[in-house]
Amino acid sequence: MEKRSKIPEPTVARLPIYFRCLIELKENGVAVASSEDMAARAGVKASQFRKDLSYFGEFGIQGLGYPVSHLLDRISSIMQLNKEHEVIIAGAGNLGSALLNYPGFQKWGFKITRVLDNNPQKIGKKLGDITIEDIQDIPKNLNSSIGIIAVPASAAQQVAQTLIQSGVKAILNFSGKKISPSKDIVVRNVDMTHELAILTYYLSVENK
Amino acid sequence: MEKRSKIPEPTVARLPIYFRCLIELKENGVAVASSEDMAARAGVKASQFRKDLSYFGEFGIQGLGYPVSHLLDRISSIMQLNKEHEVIIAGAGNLGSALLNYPGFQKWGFKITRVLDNNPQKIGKKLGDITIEDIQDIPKNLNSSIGIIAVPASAAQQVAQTLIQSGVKAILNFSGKKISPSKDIVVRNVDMTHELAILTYYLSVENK
DNA sequence: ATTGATTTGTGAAAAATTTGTCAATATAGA
DNA sequence: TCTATATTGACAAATTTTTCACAAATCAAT
Ligand SMILES: NC(=O)c1ccc[n+]([C@@H]2O[C@H](COP(=O)([O-])OP(=O)(O)OC[C@H]3O[C@@H](n4cnc5c(N)ncnc54)[C@H](O)[C@@H]3O)[C@@H](O)[C@H]2O)c1
Ligand SMILES: NC(=O)c1ccc[n+]([C@@H]2O[C@H](COP(=O)([O-])OP(=O)(O)OC[C@H]3O[C@@H](n4cnc5c(N)ncnc54)[C@H](O)[C@@H]3O)[C@@H](O)[C@H]2O)c1
Repeated sequence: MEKRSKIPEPTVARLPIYFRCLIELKENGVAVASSEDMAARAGVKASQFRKDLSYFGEFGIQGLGYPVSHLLDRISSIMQLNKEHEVIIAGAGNLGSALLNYPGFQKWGFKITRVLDNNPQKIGKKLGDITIEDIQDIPKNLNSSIGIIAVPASAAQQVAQTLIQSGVKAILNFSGKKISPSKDIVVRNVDMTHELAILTYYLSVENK
Repeated sequence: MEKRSKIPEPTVARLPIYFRCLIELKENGVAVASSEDMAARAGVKASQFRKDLSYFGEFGIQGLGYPVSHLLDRISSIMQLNKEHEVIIAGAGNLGSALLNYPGFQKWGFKITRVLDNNPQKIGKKLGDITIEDIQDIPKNLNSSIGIIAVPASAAQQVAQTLIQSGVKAILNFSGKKISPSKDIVVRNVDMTHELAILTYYLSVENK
C-alpha cells in the first residue's frame, strides 16, 4: 500500500503517540509488543492501532506482535522523524523563549536555528546560543521548512507571509488568529485558550 | 433541545473558534452575521456552523442571520465563559512561567491563582504577583477546578494525582505523558512536539 | 509434522460526522 | 397588505472514521 495522501487525519495525529510509546518500550528493553499492548499504552483500541498501521504497510508478525525497534524505525521514517528539521521561531516573547529552551524538540530532531522579532530592544540579544534577529532582515529561501508563530495575534498573518517568503513550508501557529491558507503550506493551530474553554465546557456537562 | 452530553466533540472544539469570531465581530460593531459570514471567518462550512449551533438551540433569525451580541452571550454561557475560573499551574519552569504571564487567559475569565513547584530554589520566589508554592503543602479542597500540568513527563502522573486531591476537576496536560484516567476528571493533552511531527508528516506528503 | 495458542491484517458493519437541500419564516420595500 | 429576497433549522444523504470479527499466518511444543 503506497498511497500517501488520503490517510485519515486522525490516523496521522495518532502516529506521534505510537512513536512515543515505542520509544518507551525500546528504552525498557521490550523487543516485541502486541497491538493490544500498544493500544493500551496509547489509549486506543487494538483494532484501531492495527488499522492505522495498515494504511502504511504490514509491520507485524502474526501470532507474535510488532518488533518494537523495527516498527519504531518505520514510523520514524513515515513521519520524517529520522531526519533533522530546522525550525524558525517568530516571536522572542514568553512563549517563543519557552519553546527555544525546550530540549524535547531536539530529541525528536527539531533544531531551532533562528529566532526572529521586530522589537529593537530584543534584536541582537542572545537567548541561549541563538541571537535574536530582526524579522525584516531575514533572507529569502532559507532551508528551514518549519516556522513557529509566537507573535501577537495582530501580527500573525503578516509574520506568516514573511516566514513563507523565507521558504517555510509548514507553520505551527500559537497566535489564536487564523492564518489565511496559502498554496502548499501546511498550518497547524495550537490554541491553549481554546483548550481551557473546552475543559470548562466539559466540566459543566460532567456536573449534569 | 436540552441534551447536554453526546454533543460531538468536534462540535465542542469549534465553539471557542466561533466565540473568538463573535468577539471580533462585536468589536467591529457588527450587529448581525449570517451563518455564511460566520463560517467564512471560522474556516468551516455554513451548514456545519448551523448544525453545531442546532445542538444547543435556535439562535438565529430566518432571513436575517444571527444577532452577534446575543449569540456571543449564549455561547459564553454554554462554554461557561461567563464565569471566572481559577486555575492552578503545576511547574514553574519555562512553560509554566510563559502561561502565567499570558494576559490572554484573563480575558477569557481564566485566573491563575497558584503556581506550584517542588524545587526548593523556586519555592517562595515571586513570579509577577504570585509566590511559587511548595506542591507538597497544597491544601485539599481548593476551589480551583482547573489545573495545568507543566512539569516534566516523569512527574506528570504524580502531579495529576496531587492536583486531583486538591480538588481539581479538569486538567490541561502539556507533559506529553498520558495521565491515567480518573473518574469525573476531564483531561486534555497538548503536545507541541506531536504538532511538529504532524507537520513534517504532511510536508513529506505534499512533496508527493 | 501436527496441534494448539496467539495475534495480525483486512473486509465489512457500525457509528460518527459533515455536507447538501429545501420548506418555513422573517424582513424590507412597494 | 402583499411580494421578493435572504437565511435559518432540520432532515436526509454522503462521507469519514471506528469497531468488529475472522481467515491466515506464525511460533512453540510435542
Ligand atoms: N504565553 C503563553 O502562555 C500563551 C498562551 C496562549 C497563547 N499564546 C499566544 O502566543 C503568542 C505569543 O505569546 P507570548 O506570551 O510569547 O507573547 P509576548 O508578548 O511575550 O511575545 C511576543 C513577541 O513577538 C514580538 N513581535 C510582535 N510583533 C512582531 C512582528 N510583527 N514580528 C516579529 N516579532 C513580533 C514581540 O516583540 C514579542 O517579543 C501570542 O499570539 C499569544 O496569544 C501565548
Ligand atoms: N517549554 C516548552 O516549550 C515545552 C514544549 C513542549 C512540551 N513541554 C512540556 O511541558 C512541561 C514543562 O516544560 P518546561 O519547559 O516548562 O520544563 P522546565 O524544566 O522548565 O520546568 C519544569 C518545572 O517543573 C518543576 N517540577 C519538577 N518536578 C516537579 C514535581 N514533582 N512537582 C512540582 N513541580 C515539579 C521543576 O522544578 C521545574 O520548575 C514538560 O513536560 C515538557 O515536556 C514544554
